[in-house]
Amino acid sequence: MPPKKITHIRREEIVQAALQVIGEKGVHGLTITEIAGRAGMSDANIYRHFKGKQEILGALGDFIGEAVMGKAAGIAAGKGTAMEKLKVIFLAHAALIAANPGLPRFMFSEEIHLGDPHLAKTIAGKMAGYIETLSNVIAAGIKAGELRPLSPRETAITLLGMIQFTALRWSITRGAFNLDAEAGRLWDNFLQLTQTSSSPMPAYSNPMGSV
Amino acid sequence: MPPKKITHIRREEIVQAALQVIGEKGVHGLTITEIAGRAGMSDANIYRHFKGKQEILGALGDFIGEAVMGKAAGIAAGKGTAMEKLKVIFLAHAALIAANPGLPRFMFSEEIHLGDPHLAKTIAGKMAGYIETLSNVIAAGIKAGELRPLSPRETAITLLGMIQFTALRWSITRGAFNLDAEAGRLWDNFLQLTQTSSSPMPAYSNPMGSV
DNA sequence: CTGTAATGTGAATAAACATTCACATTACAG
DNA sequence: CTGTAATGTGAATGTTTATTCACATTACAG
Repeated sequence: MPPKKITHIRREEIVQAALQVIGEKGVHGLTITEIAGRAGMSDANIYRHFKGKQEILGALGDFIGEAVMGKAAGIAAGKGTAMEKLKVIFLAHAALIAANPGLPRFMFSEEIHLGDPHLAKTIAGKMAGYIETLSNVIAAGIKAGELRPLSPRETAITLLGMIQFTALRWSITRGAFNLDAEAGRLWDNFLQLTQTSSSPMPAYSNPMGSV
Repeated sequence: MPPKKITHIRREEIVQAALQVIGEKGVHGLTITEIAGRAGMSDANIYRHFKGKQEILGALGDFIGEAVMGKAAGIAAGKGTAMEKLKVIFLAHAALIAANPGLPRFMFSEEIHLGDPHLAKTIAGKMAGYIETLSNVIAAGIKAGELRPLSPRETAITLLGMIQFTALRWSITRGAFNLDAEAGRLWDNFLQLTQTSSSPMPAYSNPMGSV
């Protein structure tokens, strides 16, 4: 009865539907029925386009890796000072998460970490690539005198940890605070941390009780 | 046939068994059968001591919160400079995770975040308390001139993010690197970040390829 | 037109799992 | 001693879920 679509299109629709479902119900709530409903097709039809649930997760991992890493790599390769690039990458990452709650859920999920060793290795690889991209920007910034002499790799991890932990708190509180604003505060403080000499210091308040 | 134990003891055994199971198979692999086997009792007997799986998770949340938070609060209230306290808290936290892989798995788990709103709120509260404990130590350190003028709350989040992100990478790579050593490197770099004036700078190498 | 490969569906199938039940056995208060 | 409440168990029960099957329908090459 319903019109047909070629599998290339269907695969994209299914992956996007899966990302949405994860954003709302988590990887745990990602059932075939849920995906099929969101993508507007029957459960059985999912299997025309994917071998099984694991393959959907694999495709989703590739998509997310590309979305996050691709954006960062593009910024890193572009124009600007090292600190400018870092800031843009940092805030863009936060914005991407704010727009796609499924993203951190997927990254944190142990169904991913433990469920499929191959997928886990893929994601770990993408993470390592991300760390290296940031490390290179930081190293360049140090050489240019924009940052004090730090360990690029550990500083990159520090930066990613800020995002990751914030995403975790944002996820567990179900979006109880503004992620972009929080990222802005963290970045401002990071600036204070890395500054090579004394510079204008913004006044800090504590706009959030806790959490 | 088997000897009996009072429920107070049984509850502890069950919670510890659950923590071990999570460390090996994740929250996803935490089944009643698995817990019962580990604790050396029948499935049905679990229900003599807990109303259900959710209650076990709740008790585990309390236990973990107490273990992590309690240790940090104790150190914070003790003797020493602010930076010394921060270092001990930081490294102790890493060591605790290294000894109990189930700990980060539990904290990251969305079965927890999304499964039981009450438990999620409890954990978010403990996290907020942890952030505040660290913030107070940092604020004291700033006042004492041990750190530069930073935002205590954002700096605390930065510190926790370092641990959290490292635990995540450690978890996804299934313990492919030495967590304590990595924590040591991150702490050294954090020292460089927060130092109020120039001080002896350790030589950095990169002992890990990536990840 | 025509047949055939791709796409689509509702109805099984089978496995995993939390929970309950009916029935022992232990510990201990009196 | 004795009975009773707490602790223990193997065997159901019912639900959720991924996956498969037999059977349409569409699109399109020839």
